Amino acid sequence: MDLHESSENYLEMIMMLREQKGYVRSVDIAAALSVTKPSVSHAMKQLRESGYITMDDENYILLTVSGEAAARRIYHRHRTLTSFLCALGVSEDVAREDACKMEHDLSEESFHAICRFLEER
Amino acid sequence: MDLHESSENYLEMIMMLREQKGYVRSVDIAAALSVTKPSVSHAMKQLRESGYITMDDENYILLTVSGEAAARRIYHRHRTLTSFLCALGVSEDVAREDACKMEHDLSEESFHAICRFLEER
DNA sequence: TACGTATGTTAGCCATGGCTAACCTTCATC
DNA sequence: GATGAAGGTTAGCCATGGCTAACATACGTA
Repeated sequence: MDLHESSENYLEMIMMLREQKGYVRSVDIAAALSVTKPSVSHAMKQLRESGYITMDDENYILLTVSGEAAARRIYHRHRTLTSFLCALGVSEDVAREDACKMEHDLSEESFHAICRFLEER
Repeated sequence: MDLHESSENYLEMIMMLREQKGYVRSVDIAAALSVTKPSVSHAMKQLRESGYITMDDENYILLTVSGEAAARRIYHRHRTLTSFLCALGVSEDVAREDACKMEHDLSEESFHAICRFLEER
């Protein structure tokens, strides 16, 4: 039941699109992540079967309680790591890209150390 | 010709083992990385065909010039990122583990920002 | 009504990078 | 000389996560 990197990315993007547009469809995810419709379709099927999302009659994508929790965790890491890199002098765009790669692997311990650094600075 | 994460890990480990033991065989890599002999054998074949390593008559593994450069780059990143996390208060073991994941993805820009932070601190 | 566009799905392919099973070679020891 | 251990390889399987091709469905418009 543990989430792989790509699943975490999809959940995060669902949350980001919900904030931006108020709703989320597969085609929006495909555009935002630069992947094809079948890739999204397949990923959504997995997330549905694992209980992280549901899709209503009109194929709008909704996060379940566990999906919401997982998405929030990754999104929080994403924003924190972006701020952190910016604080070190990295440009916004690069900081966002690198945060997107680090957010999945970093241990709780290192992530908390980075949070502390940001607070104390 | 660009290196994937696992290839970078193998090259890095070859350099680490050379430092530790003075020589490198496939079986040592397997033990150090906790993978099976066939996995190493397959990876070494790829690295050989891509010109990053050679193997002598007795199957000792040697880095070529390009292999040496790639290994040095990743190993340098590994040590720098480990120091960096330790400087933030992360324990040695966790710092090493996390450095091992970050070392492949991080952009040059972010890596340099981290180097600057370590120097100026 | 027929057609085109937007959205989603299924089927099937590919690369990466693990794994086990089986085999080969070399070498030391009984 | 037979046996077994150590090291390496090949063949073939699996999961992850992309891709294209083809199809289904809905909906608006000529």
